[in-house]
Amino acid sequence: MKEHPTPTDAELDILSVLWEHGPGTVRQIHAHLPDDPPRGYTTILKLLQIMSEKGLVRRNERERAHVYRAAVDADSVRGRMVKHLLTRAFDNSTSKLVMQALTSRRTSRAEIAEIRRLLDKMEGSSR
Amino acid sequence: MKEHPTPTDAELDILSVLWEHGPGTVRQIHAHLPDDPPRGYTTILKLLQIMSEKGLVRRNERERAHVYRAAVDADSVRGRMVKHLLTRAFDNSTSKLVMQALTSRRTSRAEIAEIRRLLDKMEGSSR
DNA sequence: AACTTTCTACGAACACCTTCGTAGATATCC
DNA sequence: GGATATCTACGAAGGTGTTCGTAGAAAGTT
Repeated sequence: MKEHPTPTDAELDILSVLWEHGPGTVRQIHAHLPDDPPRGYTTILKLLQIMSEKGLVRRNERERAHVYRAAVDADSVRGRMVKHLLTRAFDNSTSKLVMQALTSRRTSRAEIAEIRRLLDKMEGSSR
Repeated sequence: MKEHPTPTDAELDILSVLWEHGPGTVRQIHAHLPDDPPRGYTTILKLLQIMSEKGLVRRNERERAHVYRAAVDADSVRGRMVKHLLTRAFDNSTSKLVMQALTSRRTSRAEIAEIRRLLDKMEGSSR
């Protein structure tokens, strides 16, 4: 699970379903997608075919209704997306991005504490 | 500086120049853009025209060579991009995003300290 | 067996982004 | 003044992403 392109918007929607619900047929995946925006069955089929070629999903053709599963894990994709944003808009400064994230939306005390723990761990290990 | 679409990749390149160097003509902006990828003069002109329509930049037509300036500020755009990433890939969890950002790329001690200060300030004010 | 449903494959349409060539206006230079 | 340079406007092309209709194969129904 390493070399793969960054998924597009529609592709990410599908991956999210696979990450949450595990492998499934086109019909199952289509059913789990949000109703908004409405998307036809064949739209999802087509997307999955494309994603297969890109290596974002793999499929098992044993059954008539092929079963698709994610070929990339969520963290890897999220990491890529963060890195992309970092280079495109934050001059590769992690702290700038973190600041922006923390200030742009209310963060609960629990979340703050969680982040603090991570910072402690990072400083501890790099010491 | 509020309602505006998220800039595309090429548009963000141009905005970055405007944010860093201030207003300028097409020629000046074109000169400040990175050489890679190479982009023709009229490409930038066209982009600026489109960005004008979208409200991302404003232009002064006093001189023959129109002068463009950013109509959106960097923080606002960055905030939007972060929010977009947050909703698309992080289930609106700021802490998840922050974790991902902190672990996906080495963060210097100075940056960590800076983030810590921000956390202190946030907790202090929300207390 | 005929009909209906469910599936894949494929092509085409549409929208958006990016690129640049060309045309025509305006300024500058010799 | 005529050639050259610089500017804007515009159209069109090429790429990518997304959508869905249609066709044809396979399974299920009566």
